[in-house]
Amino acid sequence: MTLRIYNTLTREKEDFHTLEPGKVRMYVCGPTVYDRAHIGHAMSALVFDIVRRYLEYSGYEVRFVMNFTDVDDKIIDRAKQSGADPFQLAQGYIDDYKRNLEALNIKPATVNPRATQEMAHILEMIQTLVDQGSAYPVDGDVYYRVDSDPEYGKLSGRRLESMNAGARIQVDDRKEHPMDFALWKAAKPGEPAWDSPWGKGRPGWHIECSAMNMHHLGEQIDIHGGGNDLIFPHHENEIAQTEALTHKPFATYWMHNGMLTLKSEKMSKSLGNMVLIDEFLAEHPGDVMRLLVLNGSYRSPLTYNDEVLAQTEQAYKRMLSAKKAADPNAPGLEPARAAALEADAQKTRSQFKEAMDDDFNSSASLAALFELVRAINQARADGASQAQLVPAVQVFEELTGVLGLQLNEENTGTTKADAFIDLLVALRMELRAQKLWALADKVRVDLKALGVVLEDSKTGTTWTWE
RNA sequence: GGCGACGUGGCCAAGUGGCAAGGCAAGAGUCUGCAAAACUCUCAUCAUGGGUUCAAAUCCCAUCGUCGCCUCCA
Repeated sequence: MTLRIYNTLTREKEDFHTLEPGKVRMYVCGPTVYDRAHIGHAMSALVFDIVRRYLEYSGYEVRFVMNFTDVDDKIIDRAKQSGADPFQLAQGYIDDYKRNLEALNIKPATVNPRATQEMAHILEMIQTLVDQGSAYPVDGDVYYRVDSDPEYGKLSGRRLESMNAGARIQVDDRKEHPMDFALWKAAKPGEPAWDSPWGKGRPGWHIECSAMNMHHLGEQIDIHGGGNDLIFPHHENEIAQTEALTHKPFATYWMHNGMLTLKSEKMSKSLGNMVLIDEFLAEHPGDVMRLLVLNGSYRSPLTYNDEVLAQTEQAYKRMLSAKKAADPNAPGLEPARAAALEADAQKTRSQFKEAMDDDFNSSASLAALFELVRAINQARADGASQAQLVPAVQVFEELTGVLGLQLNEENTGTTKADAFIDLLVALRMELRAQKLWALADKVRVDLKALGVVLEDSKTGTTWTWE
């Protein structure tokens, strides 16, 4: 079965074909770095990390570019307020963002270009657009001339006439058409500025992505991704600018993730209903955020609230249960039964691929994995030896790895408390041997209050940090 | 006003023409001194109203409702 991807441009799932055999050129719009990142950013980053990982698992070599917008009105405003240098401010948030991505186990991009480091490319593109009549300068600004583009609006399905009628845009008399957008903005005194043929200024928001694409990936790319709030105007404008220059289709597939919603509202900086990535990670493993994303469809809104979070925590613990070791004294399974477990694992792999090939249906792929969890736990409960579990567990780890899940037990690293906890557990064993149940239970309850969970079994007691 | 998405069990959520995945919660049971974990079993006719079809959650129409974009936004 071949991979199929839903393409915003055509509003259909299409078979995936790359421009160059075996190689994928992929660009995802990164953040404007004027503040710390919230879990809506995490969702987007996780979605495209999963796409990228699955493409790599499917045998593609992926060149993955994610930019940082590091010069923009908001950054400048923010810097003014705090008296900081805008470049240092942006750098600080870029460092924060990268740290967040790493904590979420998101693979680093092949390249992280930044608007301020691409100025020559940006200016060159604008100049060409002006020269060929696709853009015009006014008072130090340069605007893209939407009327020069008969296809303008093809991504978002908008028509210039209807948008013109909408009239919720502030009309700037200097613009030929209300929807003309800035490629270059003249600088006000004291703002960061670069020299240009039209005077000192800085690039508009959309042109930097076009320039970075062209520079790092070429005239045409396979996948362009981002949040669905970027479809219009950002991606629409990227297409307009780039295709005006190349006269070729820019990205073959446009992929857009849905918004994370809190109380049925989009989480965003302007609404102020944010949960920062750092805040989330202070309370939960990164895997929980990833599972939250995997549980739904990347194109739909993602429901976020305390209840869903608690459910995902539980689902996460269930995933971990598949990796528990067999009882060392287990009698072992009949060979036929052990073979059946391996067959289940192989079946899971094919179900997993089938699901992911269908526009990255992570929810269905998780369902297949949870069925494997049950099969493994069943086999263990029925007395499988560790050697008999291993083949199935390896498939489980392979596939959860493709999704970027780490599933590390919390207590992998040893702490100074370990020896003391071990001592208490050993003492409790003696209490139990003497049937001093009340005392044994008190040890368990009190340790639980300290975050240590004891589990008794026939062969002994294991403990984990909660 | 324009464009778009969506409405599936208590909650989250797949499925887009042929007996409704999966997770959480809940109930019953196995195991266990108890607990936890694990395992077993139980738990939906798919917003509403029409229509097409041998057959619809799945296609068409209408209604109601929710959300996103149209201004910066992942």
